Amino acid sequence: MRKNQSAELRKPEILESYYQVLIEEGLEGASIGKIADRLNIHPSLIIHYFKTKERMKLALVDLLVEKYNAPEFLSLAHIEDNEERFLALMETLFSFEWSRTVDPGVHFGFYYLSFRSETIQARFKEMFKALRDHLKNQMAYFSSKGVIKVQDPEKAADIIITLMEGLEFHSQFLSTGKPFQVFAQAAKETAILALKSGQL
Amino acid sequence: MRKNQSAELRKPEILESYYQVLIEEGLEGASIGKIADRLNIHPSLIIHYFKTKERMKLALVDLLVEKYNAPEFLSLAHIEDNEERFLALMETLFSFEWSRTVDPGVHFGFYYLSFRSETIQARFKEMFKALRDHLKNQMAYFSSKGVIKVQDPEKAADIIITLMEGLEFHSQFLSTGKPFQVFAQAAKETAILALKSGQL
DNA sequence: ATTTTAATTGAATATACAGTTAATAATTAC
DNA sequence: GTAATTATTAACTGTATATTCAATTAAAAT
Repeated sequence: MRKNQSAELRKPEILESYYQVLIEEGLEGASIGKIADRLNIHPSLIIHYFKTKERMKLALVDLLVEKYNAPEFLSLAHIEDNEERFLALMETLFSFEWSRTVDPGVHFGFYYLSFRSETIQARFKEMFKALRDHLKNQMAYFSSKGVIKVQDPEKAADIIITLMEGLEFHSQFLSTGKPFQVFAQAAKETAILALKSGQL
Repeated sequence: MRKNQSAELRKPEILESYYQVLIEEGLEGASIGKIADRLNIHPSLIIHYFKTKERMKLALVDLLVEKYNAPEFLSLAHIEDNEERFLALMETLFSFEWSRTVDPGVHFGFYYLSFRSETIQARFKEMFKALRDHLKNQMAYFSSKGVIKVQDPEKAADIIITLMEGLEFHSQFLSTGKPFQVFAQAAKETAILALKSGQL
């Protein structure tokens, strides 16, 4: 009836509701109806804004990718000492906060969808590429300063991300009550070891 | 009409069909109807055997877990030299064949479901526990023989699995056309480095 | 003040889906 | 050879789903 919100407000509102329903009910449970209920709006309104559910899904992926890619976490320029800054970077990459930028269940769900949706897969590949490129540069720099020893900065970046994502996996399937940090520490140390070993 | 198959034959047949449909159409697309079509049987027959779709899902998880846990891959007892056997084990764990025991898309799908199904999560936790325990024993042994140097065999096993699963992830989101083996090699070498470093 | 645009709802549609119940035919057990 | 069992289908139900279309109301533009 009323017209009290604008598209620029409604669309993110809907995506946020979608995200919340996804956390609670998963991909199977996240129907347009439920997303609408949570906002006390009519389901048609969601279609009005996004045309199809598929497009809304992509919009949410984009939003989450953006969230993940915004590296406010990674601005460590204030730390002058190279060794210290390197360690701070590693600390951040294997931190709980970083790993929970986006709900892991939701992230995992979209990763899963990427197996059958080229569009979604492309989004995530881009996202990881951005992270990889950033780490690649950092590793090249730290190596040039003698903090670490790598010949192939890309491979080094890949190993870091592999350990990061493996850690995510570990916390879902191998954790035995111990806090996240315990094993995160081991993963981080392995990364540092590899970076300093000269093997990469 | 006819009664030409027995339960012991039909049930695995149905699960195999479910698995194939999952590969092609994903969790959302794997309806009882499609699974039945592929076998030219009536959908009701599937319900007759499994009562509910949920139970059929669990039965498939069990089957895949079994498949993954059957370690015919890991029987390396014929290799006498410890160092050689250790390297062969590492080679196997990071091999393409091992990583494709079960279709990665399907595996990922069930991993995803485990975020909202305690039953499924329990199955996978058990599965990884079995692998971890096996690796733990192996690492303790190899360490006692001086092939590697670890004080905490469990942590060592965890790092191996973390790198293995991270590799899976890498091949889905970070690979750039290069064959699986290229980066698998780097992951494997990192694992060996960590195991021999004395850090774990 | 009037027209145009956009937010919002209501009702309706078509479809796909899991599951039920009853019937039929073949196999097994006795 | 008859009875019990079980594999199989047929017909059906109920529900949840995304999406459409038309109507209404408020705001923006003129």
